[in-house]
Amino acid sequence: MVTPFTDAEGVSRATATLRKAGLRPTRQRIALARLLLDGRDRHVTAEELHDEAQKAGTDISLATIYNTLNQFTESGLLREVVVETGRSYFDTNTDYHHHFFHEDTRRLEDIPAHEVNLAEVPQVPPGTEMQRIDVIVRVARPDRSH
Amino acid sequence: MVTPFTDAEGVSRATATLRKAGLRPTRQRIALARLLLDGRDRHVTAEELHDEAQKAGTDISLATIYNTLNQFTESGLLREVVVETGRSYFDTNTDYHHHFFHEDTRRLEDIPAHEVNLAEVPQVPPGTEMQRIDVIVRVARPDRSH
DNA sequence: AATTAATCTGGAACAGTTCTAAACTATTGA
DNA sequence: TCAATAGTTTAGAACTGTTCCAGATTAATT
Repeated sequence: MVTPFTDAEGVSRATATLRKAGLRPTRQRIALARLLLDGRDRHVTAEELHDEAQKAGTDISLATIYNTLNQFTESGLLREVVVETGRSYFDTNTDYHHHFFHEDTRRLEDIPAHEVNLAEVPQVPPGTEMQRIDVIVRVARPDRSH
Repeated sequence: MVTPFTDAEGVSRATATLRKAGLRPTRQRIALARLLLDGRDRHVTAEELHDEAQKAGTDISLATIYNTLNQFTESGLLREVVVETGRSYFDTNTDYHHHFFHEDTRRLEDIPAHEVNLAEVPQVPPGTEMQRIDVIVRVARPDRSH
């Protein structure tokens, strides 16, 4: 599935991305960058990414998965989304956008940018500045238990 | 500070509230209802409430604090707000409204209802129904580190 | 008052995440 | 090309917030 050509290309692209972000391109970071930063919009947890790396044949410790997700987030390659306590989601789409959260399946889904508009953005409390706005629309399969 | 009169009144009001919610009015639940459900809009964590109960002279185990917060939430007396992984906040205001989250102090603050308007609510994914919408405006003291 | 069912409790267990200190590796520059 | 060094990775321990458990307690019912 991965041809030598795309392989080499993937590696050098990942390497360039990491360098640009000020991160030393190590074997582990390259592998994770290639899994995550390939243009697809995804939402992963640390555990999921760990499994995925495993299946892709790359042994990376869970500690490194966490370190890397945090570093990628700090350098703006990923964005963290908080929807549940006790579990972090990382979003490969760093543009301004919002989310559906499927409460029954615990999946995140992007809301197309134009589908949410805040008519008025509130004035922030004195002495503070806005960091960002998160809109989470919680959805679930209809409850048929009545 | 707590007069016998308001005391008795507080207890009977809490008892009524609990009965209405289908919860047996125990010593612990009455104490917590009186602390939380007095009309003030507050955002508490389990630990904070535990300390507060302690200071009010009521010994309640942490397990019971958690049980009670969850039961109050299930029966609609409280609402849970998720803003950080690894820590749950409970909001005594169960009306539809949104929040500022002060990232530096980790405090929640209500946004006056009329200050946020969603111009368009997105169409939910097929097969799902909306549970609720959360808008979190993350704010912080301006960063003067440059 | 006795019975029963719900509740409370301390402590163990648990999940997700971060920390630690030793081993390893990319980079630098002689 | 190779050593020096600074950054990175790792397994496992530690940590945090929360839930679970089984026995003791308490509210409701008779």
